[in-house]
Parts: sequence; C-alpha cells; structure tokens
Amino acid sequence: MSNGVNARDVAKLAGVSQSSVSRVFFGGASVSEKTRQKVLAAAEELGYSPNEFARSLITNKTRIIGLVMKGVKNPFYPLVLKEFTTHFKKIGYSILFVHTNNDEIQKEDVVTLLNYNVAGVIITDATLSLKVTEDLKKNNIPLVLFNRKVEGQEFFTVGTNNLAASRKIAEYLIQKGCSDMVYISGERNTSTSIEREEGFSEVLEKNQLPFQRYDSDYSYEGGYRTAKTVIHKGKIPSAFFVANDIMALGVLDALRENSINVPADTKVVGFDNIDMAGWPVYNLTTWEQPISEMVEETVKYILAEIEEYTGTTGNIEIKGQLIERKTT
Amino acid sequence: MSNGVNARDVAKLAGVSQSSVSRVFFGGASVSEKTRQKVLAAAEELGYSPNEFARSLITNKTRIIGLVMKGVKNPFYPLVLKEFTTHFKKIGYSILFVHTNNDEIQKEDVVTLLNYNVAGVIITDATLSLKVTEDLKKNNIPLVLFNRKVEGQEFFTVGTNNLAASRKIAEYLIQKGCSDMVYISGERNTSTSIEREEGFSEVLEKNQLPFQRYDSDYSYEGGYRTAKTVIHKGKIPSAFFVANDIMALGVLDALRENSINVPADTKVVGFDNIDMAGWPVYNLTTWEQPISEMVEETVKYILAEIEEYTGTTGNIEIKGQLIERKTT
DNA sequence: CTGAAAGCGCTTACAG
DNA sequence: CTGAAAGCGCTTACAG
Repeated sequence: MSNGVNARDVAKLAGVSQSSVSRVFFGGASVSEKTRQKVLAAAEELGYSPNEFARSLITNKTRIIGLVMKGVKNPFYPLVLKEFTTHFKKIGYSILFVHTNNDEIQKEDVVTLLNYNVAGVIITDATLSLKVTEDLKKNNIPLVLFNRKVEGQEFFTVGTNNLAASRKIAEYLIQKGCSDMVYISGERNTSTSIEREEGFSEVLEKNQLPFQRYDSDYSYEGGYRTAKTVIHKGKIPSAFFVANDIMALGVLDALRENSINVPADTKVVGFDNIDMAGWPVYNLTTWEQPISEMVEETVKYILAEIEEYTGTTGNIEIKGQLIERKTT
Repeated sequence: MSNGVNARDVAKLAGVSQSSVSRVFFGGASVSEKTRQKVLAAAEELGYSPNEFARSLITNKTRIIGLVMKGVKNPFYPLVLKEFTTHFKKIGYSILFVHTNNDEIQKEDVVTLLNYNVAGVIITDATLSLKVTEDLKKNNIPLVLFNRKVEGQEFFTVGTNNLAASRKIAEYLIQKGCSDMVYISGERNTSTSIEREEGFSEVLEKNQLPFQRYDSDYSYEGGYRTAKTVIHKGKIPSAFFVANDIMALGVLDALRENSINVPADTKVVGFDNIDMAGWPVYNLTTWEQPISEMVEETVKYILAEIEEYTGTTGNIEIKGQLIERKTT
C-alpha cells in the first residue's frame, strides 16, 4: 500500500479491470480514451500512484541510479550530484546516494546497490575493486566512472581531456615566462593526477624546462600544507600547477600568508573551475571542467545501456577551457 | 531477479524450503543452527542477497530515507548530506536524494517519495507546502524539518537554538565595543533568518543600540553584493552580523576590496562554522552548528517513528557555540 | 481494446 | 523448527 490505495481500488471506482488501470499508468499500452479518462479520474479522486516496488518486481527494472561519491568537501562534487539529480529527474529517474567514507567503495555499498537492483551506477571519486565491477557486470548494470579512469581495466568513463588540458596549461605558463615550476598532485593513484602531470611534464620536457612534483591529496588543507613545504625550502618556483582548485586555494592562502605576491612573484593555475575560483580574494586561473556536458554524456550512455545492455567501454573526454583570471 | 538468483534457488541448493531461506535472511525468526548454516553456505555460493523490492512489497516498509535539499553551493548542506548518509548506512538505511531547483519542494518530488514508499523524509533548506505535509502524514511517513521551522504549522524540527545563539552574538559584539551594527539576513521567509534577527535585535534594543537590517539570500554573491550596498552608503557600521557563513565570506571579500580593515574598522560574525570559515584568508568568527548532534537527533526521531508512528511534533534545539577567530 | 489469470521474489500466519 | 500456501501490488502474455 504505497499510497494506501492500489490499482484494484481505482479499478473498482472506475468500473474497469485492474489490468486497465495498469495499462493507463504504464506507458505504451493500448487503452481507449474513454477508459483512460475514467481511470485517471478515479485515480485522481483516490490519490493513486503506482507502487514502484511492485512494478520493479515485475519488470525487473528500476528507475533508480546509484551515485557513489567520496568527497563532499570539494565543491566540485556536490555540483556534480546536483546536475545528475536534475538530469535524471527529468526522465523519471531517482538518485540513490551512496557515500563511501573509505577511498574504496565497500562491499556493503555494492550489496545495497544490487539489492535495490539499480538501473545504473555512477562512480565519481571513490575507487573501486575488480570485484565490484564484476558484480555489476554480472547483473548487466551499466557503470560509468565519472572524472576518473582505472588502469588496466576497461570501463566506460567520462571526463575532461586531462592530457590536452595540462599541455595547454604548460604552454600557457611557458608563454608567460615561467621556467622552474611545481606540480602539486592529488592522491597519486588517481588518473586525474597522473594524466595532468603527464601532459604538463611532456611539454616542459620538450622545452627542456625542469619541474618538481609534490604529492598532496586534493584537499584545501593538503594544498596549503604542500605549499608551505615548498615555501620553506626557500626557493619560490615561477609557477604552481595545482591538480585541482580546492588545493590551489590552499596554495594561494599559504603564499599570501608568506607575503608572496601572486602573480608577481609566482603564478598559480588550478583545475575544475569551482565557484570559489572566481571569488575576488582568489581570482584563480584554472581549467574549466564542463560539468553539465560531462553529465549529459553520462546520462546518454546509461540510458542507452538500460535500453539495451552492451557493456560497451570507452573514454569520453570533454575538452573544457582555460579560464584566465588574476593568478597568472 | 535482483541478483540473478532468488530464494528458491538457494533453497534448492541448501535442501530446505524457500521459507527457511527467508527466515535466515529476515531477522527475528527461529531457525535451527544447522539450517542456517546450510542456507548461508548456499547463499554464499550463489551470491544471493534478498530483493529489497519484494521484501518491501510484503512488509510495506522500506529502508529508504528521502532527503530533500535545495542548495548545494553552501558547503553546510553537502556536509549534512554526508552525515545523514553515514549515519543511516550504519543501520541499514539508504538515502534517496531529492534535489529541488525551486525553493519549494515540487509535487513530483513528493510523488517520487511516495512511490518509493520511503520510511522517512528529511527536508533541509527547501520550503514545503501544506499539501506535501498532508500527503506524508496520510501515509504515516515521519517527517523532519532540518535546520528549519515553519510558521503556524506543527512539525518535528531539529536545529540550532537560533535565539540563544544570536543573543549571545549580540552581547559579544556589544562587549567588543560595537554600537551601530548591521544584520544581513538570508531569504526573509526562512525561520533561521527571522530567529537570528530576533535574538540579535532583542539584545540591541535592550541596550538601546540601533541596528539596520539588509535582506540578502544566503549565498556568497548575495553577501558580497549586500556588503557593497552598505559600503556605498558611506558609513561603515561597527559590526556585521551575517545570517550564515557563506554570505559572511562574501561580506569579508567586499570589505577587503574596499580596503576596510577587519577587525580594526569593522567586525564580522557569521553562522554555521563551515570549513571555509577557518581558512586563513577568512578566519571568520562564527557560531558553530553542531551538525553531527543535529543529525543524531533526527535519526533517533525517525527511527522511533518508523518503529511506531505517532506523528509527534516538537522542536529540538541544539545549543552550538561561538567560535572566536580574527574577524572580531 | 479489455478482462481473467499467472507470476515477479519475497514474508508470514497456519499447521504440523 | 519447518514446509506449503496465501498474498503484497503490480505487468503482461493470452483469449476474446
């Protein structure tokens, strides 16, 4: 009794069979206009809406998408969540939000996803084990890695073209006259950190320019701490390329505290283009990740796989663009 | 076939009846240890886990909590989402995330919640109509307003004691020697804005001190814009009490841009104690909302109501505390 | 186009 | 403690 009233009640009031009620509410069946009207009127009167669970039990399909997320402190991800929720709502899907405290998505989380027989899964910044993937695949549940790749395995991923972006950033900084630069990475095992370093270092090497990598953790505090480490070494590099914005804000704050002028004494470039990058205290030059386009591609793939499961893999890479502000 | 394999398959392999399988997985039934072991082994082998939908259909209960949220740009709310997800996961509940673009929770959102027959609903910063409440009540679905009250109607709400907090803030600022102050509110129709003004103005009036209210919208941009308006009037007040942190950061940035020194020329106090309030560029004095305690109270209430629905109303108010930093 | 009936995967009285 | 059976609220062949 999802709503206290079921299809039989509506049928009785409308003077039709329960099957007809079902046909009216489940798309694609042939019902006469007269029947439809009677049913709709009765349903309205009783406040009926079909029980999703009974429906799912029969169709073996749900209209629930599992969204797995780790970090909510990086504003990039709440925005991603919002975009997905909005997009999926338009087409009648709801979001089951799964938060992993640990880096890796836990077995219990996957069990939840399977118990609810989700129509699709999106994993953002949580890492995942082979086991998880297999469980989903075994059940023909489409999976998208959002803003992440996994080495060695084949997945469907959607992200920004990190290589192209970081090359452009390197060229841009070189053109600005920077020579000795620092790259601050996020967690070392993330594809985003790796790729952003790769494109960056590639161009620097080609130009025979040195650079140094410092490993951090994609958090504000991490960026702040890492920048302090660099500063305390005494020699300020001519530029910092920081693997995401939230760390870059930490870097800017550390520089400010040490009275190091940006962009006069050193330059800073971030990645993501979160709202805060545009705030006047920061005015961070950064690479915009076009969330809404990335979300659209993800939704498109999942819908197609729901329609007909193929298990297609591949990497969709959106370009994005450099947002020039005042830290360069 | 949530998992490809159902209870009958397990029963066959274990050499018991399907009822016994069900008894093992559904708590509280009496099963012999021998049967339990056989079933568990078979289930393990087949990778069985019970279909939540079939279960819900029978029990007329779900382990899904609907969480309704509007703003994700204020970091306070993503944190709330995270806390709820973590807490509920521990007791086997999942979060259906509902995002309302509009201020008011939409009818379609409620229909979704009802279709999924959620065990409880938490509404954070979205407003709600009488209709919504009735629909939930009619279905005995417990509802908590989190960090919000609604005038005239009786609900169960959990929040911070805004009156006590804002009184303390007023006293604190007076003690710091402030006399002419400005209060920047969020949306005027929110209980938080109203209560925070009430406590604040009450103390000021008692001390025969004037104050001026400016209406804003609980966003960074709103705080920034409103502070500019105040500044352009020419006379800088001796303190700003800003109804939430994210606006207060906007205020601080506007002041900085106009070379107005904080805390020398004017003081600023926020509300929430979001992470960013502690960042070195801001160092905002603020009132801490103890999210985790608030979440605990909410969970406790919802669980009790799931156990036995009473529709109890009331307001739980957590104290919180002043976090003194460098803007005062 | 429409109704009667089977069945999705479970839980839960009911006997034994 | 355990099995057979009914039933939760739906969808969907199957006849007509």
